[in-house]
Amino acid sequence: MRSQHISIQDIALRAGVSHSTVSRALHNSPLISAEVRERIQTLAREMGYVPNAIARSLQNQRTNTIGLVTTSISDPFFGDVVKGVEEIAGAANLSVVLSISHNDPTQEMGIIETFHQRRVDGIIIASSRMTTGDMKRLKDIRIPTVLINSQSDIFHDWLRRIEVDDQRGVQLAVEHLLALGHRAIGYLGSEGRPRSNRLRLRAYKESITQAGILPRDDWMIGPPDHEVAQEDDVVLGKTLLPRMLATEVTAIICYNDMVAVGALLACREHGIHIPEALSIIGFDDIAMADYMMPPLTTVHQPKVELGRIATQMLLDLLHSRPVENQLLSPTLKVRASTAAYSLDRVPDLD
Amino acid sequence: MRSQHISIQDIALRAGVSHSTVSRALHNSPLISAEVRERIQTLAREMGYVPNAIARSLQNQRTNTIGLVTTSISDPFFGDVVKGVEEIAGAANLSVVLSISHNDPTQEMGIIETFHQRRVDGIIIASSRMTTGDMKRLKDIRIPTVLINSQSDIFHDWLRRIEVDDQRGVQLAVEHLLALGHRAIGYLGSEGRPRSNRLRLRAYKESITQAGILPRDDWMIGPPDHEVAQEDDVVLGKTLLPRMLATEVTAIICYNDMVAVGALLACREHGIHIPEALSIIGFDDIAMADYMMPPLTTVHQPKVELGRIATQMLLDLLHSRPVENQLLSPTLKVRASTAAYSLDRVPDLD
DNA sequence: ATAGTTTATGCAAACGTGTGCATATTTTAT
DNA sequence: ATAAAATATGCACACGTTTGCATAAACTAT
Repeated sequence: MRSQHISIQDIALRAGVSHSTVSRALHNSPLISAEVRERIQTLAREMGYVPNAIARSLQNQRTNTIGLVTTSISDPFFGDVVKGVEEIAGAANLSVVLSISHNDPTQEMGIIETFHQRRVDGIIIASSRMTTGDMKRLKDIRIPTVLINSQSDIFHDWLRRIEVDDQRGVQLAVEHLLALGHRAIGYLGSEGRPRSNRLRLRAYKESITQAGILPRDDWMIGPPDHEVAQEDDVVLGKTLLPRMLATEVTAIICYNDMVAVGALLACREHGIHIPEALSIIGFDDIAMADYMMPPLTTVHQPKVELGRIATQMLLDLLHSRPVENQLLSPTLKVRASTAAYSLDRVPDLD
Repeated sequence: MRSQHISIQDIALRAGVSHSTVSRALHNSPLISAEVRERIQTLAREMGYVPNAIARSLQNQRTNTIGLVTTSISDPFFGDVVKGVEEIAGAANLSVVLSISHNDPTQEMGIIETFHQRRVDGIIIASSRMTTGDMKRLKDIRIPTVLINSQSDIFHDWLRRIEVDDQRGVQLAVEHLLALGHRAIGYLGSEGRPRSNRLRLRAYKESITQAGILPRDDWMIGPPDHEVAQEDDVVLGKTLLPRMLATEVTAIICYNDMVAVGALLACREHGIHIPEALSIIGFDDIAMADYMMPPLTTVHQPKVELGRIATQMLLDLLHSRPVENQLLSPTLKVRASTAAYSLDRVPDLD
């Protein structure tokens, strides 16, 4: 019976009315008599009518769709962000179309163009790496957009941002280590997200300096100069740790948990006991951090919340309510990868 | 200048031609003279024309969109699957709309209905828990669909499936443990994915029996009877491990890596050394498995590949090419959470 | 009874594209 | 020079909705 798709026109024919009447009846319009409305609604059900969202979108100039751009989906950080987005979007009856930029600005922009063609109602971009030119283009496109932890330093009044306070996070980490008695503290950076890395590095230097310590240059280690797009922060941490060991740091702040995990693995290989011989502190507080041995002390980012609020901001934009940029505060999650500094901390190689 | 959206009609007006001509010119139709085509294309560029995918979809009866249903997105397993889907879909110029079912059949069906309204070209469902009734509905809907690791036992010729061979995976695990000298082997199950859990449990029993060992009832432990939708496999493993310890098993096969991680954490708390006192083996081979202490021996599922092939199957369906169901073979990844059985394995509680 | 009001329905345009068919123009062949 | 063929363009409909406006029918008030 149900050959293919039933349209309101088909229903109209069978009901002996015009398709306008069917449309109104299905929308419970008060213009339609109760009797006719009832008849049409049951008829629609019987015929297996399913409204065509595409046709609706064309007419209403709204797709009830938001675009979500992410640099990666295997990264657990973004998994949580996506979860928060999906949660709020779903509750608002918005579909989420997801695309991965692989941390490449060109791909990112390509995705935006696709979203534009699809006429999504709004866009959320996580860890955007757009250039100034891209920004201009995005402005022309005129789609409400929210940036999560944007990696661009340029602020625009027509672009909403939500981010976690990188500076505050590192401050918390440094304070924690200082309180434990550490004086030689290193920073192990990444490059995939240049802005937050830069902010964290700067906060690191400032906090250390403020404590009366002069941060040595070799305490700050970034990825190798050859601009290799390191796929995996874990291998980065693992690779870079030996260089860190060459300095005399007693504690390391890592750009994020994945880097910290890599560092931890390297320590395991080198027989360095954490936290007795070296304190390690991460950033993000991904689920894995709690499962590591030892469990990772880390700066907690409210990841799901980040996605939720970003989506709520977008919803507000769509309803043209006033929206403020947000700066979320991280918190310190003390676990077991940090410990008090002690003098007899010669790594015991077993 | 660029007030809002430019349509081919607007271009037509400015070019002094009909919109049909514009449409054809933009599609490089041979019907249009080279001269006019060139003129219109540059004009379109100048005016900032962006084709309206919605209008196109309505006309072409194709949305170039596929729907992807997942039970969870924070679970790293699905992160990888999504990655594979996104990769192939993106390459084929298909957008992916992602929705989360939270492992709830009702929500899953709701998502399908939304996809139907949106007229997606195809659907991929991971770990589907559809009932027979849902299946009938899905059949009526007539959208090409591929199931990844479906949790339903019902096969249909109009539904394509791709799954990893659960039985083979468990066989590999059991053989490995037997070769290490273990005779008392336990199975720690989950319930979120009932079918694969059942298949794995059955394969466990068969493999053990075939080795001349009678699997004791208390070697097989599942989640508590009260039908609680356990959110987190890790806490499940952590909670259930003590019951396992009460039996005399020397090795445990876990439903998946998350459960194994939970078990590992519990062992840590109870001072049980892995693998000396107890061998633990997981399933999935998520990235985390390699970072654990000790690194987890596990049955590797080709997760990204699962997503890739599923999407390729869907593409083939969309081009009405013949498509066969797929059964992928898992492999064993031996790491350090399993070791030979030795008699002096009294757990040393430090 | 008539004018005015309310109620229920249909008409037609619009959203932006794609395309079969008719037609106007140019080119080729005789 | 004329007919036939090839080339380039426009018309009009289709895809499936929503909605302003016109209108027909029924009801109310004097």
